[in-house]
Amino acid sequence: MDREWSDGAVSSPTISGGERKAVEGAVDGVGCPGSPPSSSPAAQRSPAASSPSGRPRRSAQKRVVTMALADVSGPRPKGVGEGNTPTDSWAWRKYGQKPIKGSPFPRAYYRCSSTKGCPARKQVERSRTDTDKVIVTYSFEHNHSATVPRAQQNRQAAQKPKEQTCPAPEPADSRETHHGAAGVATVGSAAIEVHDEFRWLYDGVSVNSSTSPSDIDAADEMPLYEPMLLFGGAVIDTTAALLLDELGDAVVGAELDGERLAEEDAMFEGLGELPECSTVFRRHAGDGLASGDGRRD
DNA sequence: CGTATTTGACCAGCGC
DNA sequence: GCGCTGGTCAAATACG
Repeated sequence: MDREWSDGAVSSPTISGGERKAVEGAVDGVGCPGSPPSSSPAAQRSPAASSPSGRPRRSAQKRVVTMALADVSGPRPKGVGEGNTPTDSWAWRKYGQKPIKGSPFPRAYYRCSSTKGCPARKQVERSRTDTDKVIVTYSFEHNHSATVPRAQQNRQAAQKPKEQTCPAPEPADSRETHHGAAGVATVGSAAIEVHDEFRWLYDGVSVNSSTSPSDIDAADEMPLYEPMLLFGGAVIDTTAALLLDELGDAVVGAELDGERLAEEDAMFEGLGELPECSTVFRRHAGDGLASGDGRRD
């Protein structure tokens, strides 16, 4: 559990020692979708699982991005529940969701459905410390161009008209490309995709995507996001977080209405107490807060 | 009818 | 060596 973050290194301003084993194989190779951790005995049942990396599990390279929930906020398309379909340049398919020990919020797992075999994956989790923020962990790079999914994007748009209409067609990976990952992706901003996936985080929140998208769109030009988008894997340090916080805060105040807040509030109440340790992202520091058995159900 | 999402179970990795 | 948690897969259900 915490190991995740330990690896993700959201906390560590510098990936350096943050990623430990997870980064071991990722470190600067952050963008090496094709080079998964060699450690994959992967005796999984389906060969399909071996696609990304046989089974990267905790030893996969990850890039953690912290974003303001507001930025990622998006109207819920259908009432299927927490279903969310990230709509960035790539199509993301949710393949799982699990409650994380120590965190009141569940973590959603997404895979790139733009193209078959795309190892790109990402995890979306709401920050325990800052409920206004969401943590997106990207694993592996897309092995295809963002253009492909665009077609699918249309599909999604058609299916979920309510969706935010982020005009900004840039996938976060575009930055990832910087890592030299697959060297494919071209456009994209984590922010964009993010805000779709967080629908489940909001769960029942109606927000005007106007603001978020705008910010996100602007984010593209905003050096403000650059750090986190460029992040190599954990550079989303406090600085970025702070900026996001402010930004997100502003946005939140603008679009978040009482309903949403109330909902979130209720959610927290229902969940009980949150470890509330601002150290959550401080990897090791969070050791204690992990004690809570917030796991499964 | 097709696709996406949701939920549960299983497997593997890591820590103690 | 055992236990715990995270991650992924598979099946079922819902919606478009």
